[in-house]
Amino acid sequence: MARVSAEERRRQLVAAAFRVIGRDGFAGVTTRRVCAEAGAPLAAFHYCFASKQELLTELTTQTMDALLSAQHEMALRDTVEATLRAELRAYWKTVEDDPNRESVLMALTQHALQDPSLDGVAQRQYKAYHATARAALQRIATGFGITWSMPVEDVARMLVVVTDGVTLAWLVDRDSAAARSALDAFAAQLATLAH
Amino acid sequence: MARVSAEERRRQLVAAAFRVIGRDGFAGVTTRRVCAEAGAPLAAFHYCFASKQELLTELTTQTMDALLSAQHEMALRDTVEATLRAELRAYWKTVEDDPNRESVLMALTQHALQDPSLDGVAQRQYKAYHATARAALQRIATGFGITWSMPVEDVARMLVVVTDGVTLAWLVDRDSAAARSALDAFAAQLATLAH
DNA sequence: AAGCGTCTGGGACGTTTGACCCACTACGGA
DNA sequence: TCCGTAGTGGGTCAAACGTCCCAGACGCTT
Repeated sequence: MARVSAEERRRQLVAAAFRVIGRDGFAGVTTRRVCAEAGAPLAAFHYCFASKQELLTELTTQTMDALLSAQHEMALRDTVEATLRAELRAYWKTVEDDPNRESVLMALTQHALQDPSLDGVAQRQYKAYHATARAALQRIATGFGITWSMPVEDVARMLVVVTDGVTLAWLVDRDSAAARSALDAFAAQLATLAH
Repeated sequence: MARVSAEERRRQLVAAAFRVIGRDGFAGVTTRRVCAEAGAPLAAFHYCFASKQELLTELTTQTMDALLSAQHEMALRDTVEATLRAELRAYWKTVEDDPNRESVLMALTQHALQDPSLDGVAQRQYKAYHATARAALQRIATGFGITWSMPVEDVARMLVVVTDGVTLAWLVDRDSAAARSALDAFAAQLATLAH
């Protein structure tokens, strides 16, 4: 078997765990299965990670970092509505590009809510979501010289609610057309909050 | 220990499993823990259920039946917006009355998406959600003599997206005030779809 | 009061899990 | 070319798991 650096092994194991979660769910993540998926010897696991928990934590932070660094430059369109719609469609593109990631993220949130050793992870995750949404809304406000008719935190929460809700529904019924039209409709609705 | 009929034991074990899921998550459901929670001897488990899977299936169907039979009578208010707001607030009351149930329902959905032996369960769950929302919207339409500016299925989906999204966010940050104001805001927004 | 089917109590089984250990080997810097 | 470190291989461990078993205790019927 090829010898691989510990750092590279960590990456391989995290990537393998990600795939396992997508396939078998969070409960299916065992040290043996992850190692098999990664093509790594079982001993590599506790050589690279102090515990399974550490792998899970690393996976969470990596996934969230990837999520946040995937922030694209938001282009202002002709109108607030067009910009919001473009924003939501851009989000949706990331979902369709890698449906598995959302599946894992949802499982991650669910699991973080239940596992005391991951306490605060889900909270940080949503704080990041809200902060991202707030930043986007503020850029829209200054770009178009408008103000939101509600506190920007509240509009941000609505934005997150919409993306989350649409994603969750889609994970169940996989109706992409319905998801897209729902996002467009919400874009039009939220745009009416701009004055 | 009190002697209990097998039928009553089944009920006790299902109820106990429900509590365990709320506390420890789906992965925390073990035969021993459920029996301990129910105050039942371990032997009662396989005396009442052929397998753990049978308990899980029974729990799922029972929970969904309870959900659907809990449909309340919708009262029409002065305006479409007031009615929608009252509807959403009524939903929210059920969440705050028993936060654990939503926690379990969310875990159930998540688990049903991953466990092949529960295939179709999540889909049925969401079909029921959408049907309920559609029925409510149609009653509003006839009651106020209005039509929705989008297909009622699409508005129904938006309604489900909103309740789901708000609930999910609340399960994470437990910010009841934010949840309520988001629901009110969405009620106002969705009311603008009535013509 | 006797008999019988229902339920309990405690133990036991084989498997899987996370974690650990240590002799061994490959690789890269001296 | 040698040597020390980094990584491997295979095995072991205790705990927890689902499932099963069976002697015995209970309570209803007759």
